[in-house]
Amino acid sequence: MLEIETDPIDLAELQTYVMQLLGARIEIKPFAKANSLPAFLRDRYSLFAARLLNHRCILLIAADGIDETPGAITKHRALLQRDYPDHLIILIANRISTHNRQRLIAQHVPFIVPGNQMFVPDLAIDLREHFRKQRETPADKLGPTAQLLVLAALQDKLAVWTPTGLAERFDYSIMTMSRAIDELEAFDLATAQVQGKFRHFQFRITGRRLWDAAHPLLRSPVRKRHIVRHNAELARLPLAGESALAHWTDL
DNA sequence: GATGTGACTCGTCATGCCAT
DNA sequence: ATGGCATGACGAGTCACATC
Repeated sequence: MLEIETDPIDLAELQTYVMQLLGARIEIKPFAKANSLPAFLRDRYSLFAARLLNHRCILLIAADGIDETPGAITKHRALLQRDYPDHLIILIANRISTHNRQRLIAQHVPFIVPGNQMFVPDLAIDLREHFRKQRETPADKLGPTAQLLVLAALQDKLAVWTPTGLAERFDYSIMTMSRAIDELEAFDLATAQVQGKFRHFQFRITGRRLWDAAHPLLRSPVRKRHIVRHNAELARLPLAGESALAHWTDL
């Protein structure tokens, strides 16, 4: 299946991308003759008429929730091409995987991924190996760095509240701290305010309420369990879990 | 078992924005 | 104009999982 995001295609972004790449404006308007097309095509795609560098084009945008294989798209495109032989028929998608990109190219299907890729042999080719990441929906758990901030806050060890200060405090990069704050905001645990060039964040809640809210979002630091034989080498490793608790506290 | 693919995590670089 | 901060884009390293 072709991975087409359900996010609507941003036609303005498409226009900007084409302008940057070709130095020419692409004029886009709804495809007036859409009603004369077979129903299964109208159901599957939004169609737009466009004009670019004196070429008449039909832009094919997959409808929400429609996942077609490159082979099916090739057939649909061939149907349109039969009726409109003088038009360039171009698939528009927000994202195309490497594998499907190769299949589309192999089948000579022109496509544009706004801001990222263009394969229209009659006009231009712009293929990059690195693709725009899909806008992440928040994961179901906090990342390690965000988790660190929660635990530090619970222990009153957060003396600074900016990405830069936190990066120095915990020996992470500023970028990593910035992303951790993004995560805490996404989970509604914290708010961040930009004051001048500083971004200050604070937890919405503290203490027990913060722990209760964050607890379901925490992940275990235990990745795997192995059974090992006790030996002298092992005795020099740091204690963990209940052993550490028994050693370092009165519990 | 080897290989390919994708997810995850974090670092680096470039750039835009803001304060001075 | 300059310097510092925040952030987007991209790359590296690692791991898990699927497939052959």
